Amino acid sequence: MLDIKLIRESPDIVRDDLRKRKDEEKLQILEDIISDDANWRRRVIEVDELKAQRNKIAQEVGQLKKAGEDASSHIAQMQELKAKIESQDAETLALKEQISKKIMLIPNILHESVPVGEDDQKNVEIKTWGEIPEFDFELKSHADIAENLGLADFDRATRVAGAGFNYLKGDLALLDMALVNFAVNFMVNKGYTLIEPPYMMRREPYEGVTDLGDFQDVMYKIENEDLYLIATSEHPMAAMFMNEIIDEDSLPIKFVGFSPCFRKEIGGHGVDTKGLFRMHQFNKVEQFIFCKPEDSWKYHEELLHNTEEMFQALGLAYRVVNVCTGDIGNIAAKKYDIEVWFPRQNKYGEVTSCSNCTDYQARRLGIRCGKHGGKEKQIPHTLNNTAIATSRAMVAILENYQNADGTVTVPEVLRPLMGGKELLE
RNA sequence: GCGGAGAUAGCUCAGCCUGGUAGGGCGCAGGAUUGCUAAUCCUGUGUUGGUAACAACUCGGGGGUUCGAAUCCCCCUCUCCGCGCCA
Repeated sequence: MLDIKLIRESPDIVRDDLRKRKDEEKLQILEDIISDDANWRRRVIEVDELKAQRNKIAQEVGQLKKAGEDASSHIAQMQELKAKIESQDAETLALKEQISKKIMLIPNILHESVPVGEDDQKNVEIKTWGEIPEFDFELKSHADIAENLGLADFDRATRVAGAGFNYLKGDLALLDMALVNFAVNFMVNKGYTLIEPPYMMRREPYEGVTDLGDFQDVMYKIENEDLYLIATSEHPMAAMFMNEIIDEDSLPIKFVGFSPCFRKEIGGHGVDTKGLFRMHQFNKVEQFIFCKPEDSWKYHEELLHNTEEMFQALGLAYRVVNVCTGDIGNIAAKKYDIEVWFPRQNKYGEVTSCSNCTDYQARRLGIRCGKHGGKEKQIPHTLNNTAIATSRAMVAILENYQNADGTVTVPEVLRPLMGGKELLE
């Protein structure tokens, strides 16, 4: 959520940003907010005036009664005022609610380095790492490799839970856990605190951390409960300090969260629908930072660097893209995706996503920071980046490390975490 | 699930019985005074609107009673303690 004061005092900053996004609809919403807000402020002044009168009369009644005098004319006046206040108050409140709803729809202000473009085709490659592997045999898809080795059972999972779920078996389940342990150990060694968050959240904190459209398209709702399954551990980590003031001496707070992630993934189907690439449930290790506003761009690079190191250790070729205006979404001010090389699709594909949300998430959540007991408060910045989402990392490993005989070599760094196993066979 | 106790500003606690301007302490900020790692005193301390004066709002949330509700009544949420159940 943007600061209403920014919209009030510097509407052109917001307008220019929405023009960069080429978002006519949101531009119109912005103009509505500006006029609604002016309107609201006018009405607040009026109704406050009436309330001041009411409060004054109520006090006089008290004094009259204390003195044993008649207060009936005051009381009659009061009744009249009360009715007026009630109707005007209702209007003002409705207007305020409208503004709040609309302001949630206005996206974060973009960093100046975000490239302009309509969709992910216009993301800008800023770095590549590693050699793209070459193969002298016909490549199999990761789903075929896994099924042929008896390490995944998509068909039975579909029968039991529907498409988008799977049974990982044996060594592949072991690989999944090895990836989790690898990422967790790596991040803990960097000084990040491991968090196992709740896997469900209430609506109110959830509204603070995500795009409202996600309630429709992404999140699973628990029936008859005010609870949603988390789509990523980013969400419960971000909401952890909702409505709190964080002591600025404790910043930065660096977390590494681990959880399964649950997503409806409505409409998201492409090549290789079958398999692990796009699942309703997958495991993910996630990095999260709360920091002082002036430090967030430094930590944005740190988070990216952490993930790069992990993919380098796994020996997977990747590139980093600076995500463009059409693909960045509402919350982040800037976002890097790491895309790993997927040999069978013969292209890079997204495996991690590194966002600086600046104060946008924290403002919605009512998180502030300041000196302990002090008066001056700021809104901290929040950042997140995937460490490893195991489903996509497994796709990359199965396809990049596949051998002609259908076996898969285990990346060296994972072997100690799999009892020394060198080959999936 | 049952019973009890709670939720008041960054923290902590009073006020509730008996309705009439939201208080103390700690912390923090500013100031005064004395001058030496400090003490003492004064002022301020949440949100919103307003250039400001000032005003409105705020006692977990929502209703109700009342001229007037932190206070009385009803509903809900959450926390703590005990009991029950339980991996």
